[in-house]
Amino acid sequence: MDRQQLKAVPEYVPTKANYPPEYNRLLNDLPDEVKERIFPHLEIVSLELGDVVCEAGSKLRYVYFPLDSIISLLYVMENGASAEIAVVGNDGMVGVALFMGGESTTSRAVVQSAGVAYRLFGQRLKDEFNRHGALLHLLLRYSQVLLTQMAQTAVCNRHHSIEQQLCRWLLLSIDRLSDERVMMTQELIANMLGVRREGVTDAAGKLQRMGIINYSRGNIEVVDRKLLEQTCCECYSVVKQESERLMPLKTCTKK
Amino acid sequence: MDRQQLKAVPEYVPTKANYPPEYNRLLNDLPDEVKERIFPHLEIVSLELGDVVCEAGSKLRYVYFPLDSIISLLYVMENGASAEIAVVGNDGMVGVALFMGGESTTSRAVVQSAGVAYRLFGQRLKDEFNRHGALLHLLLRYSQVLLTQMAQTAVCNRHHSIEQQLCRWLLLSIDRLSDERVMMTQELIANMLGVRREGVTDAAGKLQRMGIINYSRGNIEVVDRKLLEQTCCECYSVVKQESERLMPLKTCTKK
DNA sequence: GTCACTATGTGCGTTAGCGTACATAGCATC
DNA sequence: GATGCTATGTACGCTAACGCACATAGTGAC
Repeated sequence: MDRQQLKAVPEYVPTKANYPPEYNRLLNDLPDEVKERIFPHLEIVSLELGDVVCEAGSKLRYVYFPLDSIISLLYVMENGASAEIAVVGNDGMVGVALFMGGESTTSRAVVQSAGVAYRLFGQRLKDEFNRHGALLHLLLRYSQVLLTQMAQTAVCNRHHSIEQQLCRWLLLSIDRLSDERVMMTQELIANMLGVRREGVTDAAGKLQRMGIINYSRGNIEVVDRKLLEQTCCECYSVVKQESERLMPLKTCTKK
Repeated sequence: MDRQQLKAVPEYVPTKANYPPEYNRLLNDLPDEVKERIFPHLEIVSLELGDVVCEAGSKLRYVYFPLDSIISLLYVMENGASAEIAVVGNDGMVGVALFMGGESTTSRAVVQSAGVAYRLFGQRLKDEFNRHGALLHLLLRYSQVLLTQMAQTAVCNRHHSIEQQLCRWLLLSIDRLSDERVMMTQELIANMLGVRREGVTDAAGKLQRMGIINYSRGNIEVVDRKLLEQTCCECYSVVKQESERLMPLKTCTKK
């Protein structure tokens, strides 16, 4: 797609020092012993908007742990139409199919928001998983979060308006970003939601008039998050609560 | 719901003799050693249409392995509207949340087609799972099948017509039944699909005029399966192929 | 056979979202 | 400051599905 537009200046190279792996929830929640085995093999990568981290049906070489990047799991139909199935940010991991045994998925993993992620060679993850320790249990719980998110996406697609779904999408996004600003054109949002671009324009216009967001040319800022949540369907909070139940914040987690 | 209508004569009590556990794919695929540990604790149960095997949010006591019954995973919204998330027949199990660590799900498990199933006390399953042997790998693969099915449901809900979705639903059902006959009113199908009953009437009428199905008062017979598959969207075959990839039939499986 | 009930058929008007086409407006380049 | 590109706005007809209201037709109970 249009991935080059953001490549821009190679500002500065992210390092484990300024982007500690623990900024990812899963990596953070691992016991020290596991961290010691895994962290040396983590490779930091800069993901650009539109990068395809893994193509549908192709074998996963790496698993990805986003930090400030967001990766969408997208299903692309035979006729080219698409729909977002789930979103992965610093709360999760791309590549659960690896330890589930499938090695690949029917969905594509696309970078929805540029940023930094750690990646780990697939076999390393499997090795650690096969120790049947903390990582296994953590990833299983995360899998259930993913399952819940997908289920709710199905429900939302069935019953809710574009406006409500846009609200959900915005909330999912800003939850995974450091600020309230989403860099994304309406065209791309439409691709994610699997609707027309004009539909997104309408819905976004309405949210803007309601004073919930401000946007201009691919830059959406949420100005009234509370109102955004009220305008959203229940799907957002259902998934959020279930996620918190399944993966409660560690008490002394680093902010 | 209207579960009593089928209770009828308690014909004859199903036994492990006339309903061998191996008729369930997952149970069948276990190595003998595991079977020996698990099978003695399997309890055969007759499930009636509408039985709620597990309520959303409540702790799973048992996991269920359907034989000729079908169980739907259904999400029920705050306003009462619902949508089917996935279907489980003799190809699977209800209760993956148990070993994933969540103990409960946001969706309800409802019997969509009356029949026999085996159930296993949750702790027994967890104990065997925690041996980290064949069962673990089998269930993980099955979880990915479930994940795929949910993802495809989301896509289908977004992009396909009621008619196409009805086709998918019928195919999913007869694949899990011994004959080509589905006992289900249009009203209940509408609940599963999350659409109006009239919408199902329209679609079913069209399929009938096309010579694909015959139906009368809660009894749908598929007479031209090939045409049904052609009329269906890609969603059915995508999931089917992926299931077969993830869980290939054992070579010497009993028919 | 009558009755009551449930399942299905049908016919409105309404709406959300689609497909298409085109108009504007912001932004970068030269 | 003209040009060209991309993002957004808007309008129009169309269709699928909705909500509602009611008509018909099987089916079992008596």
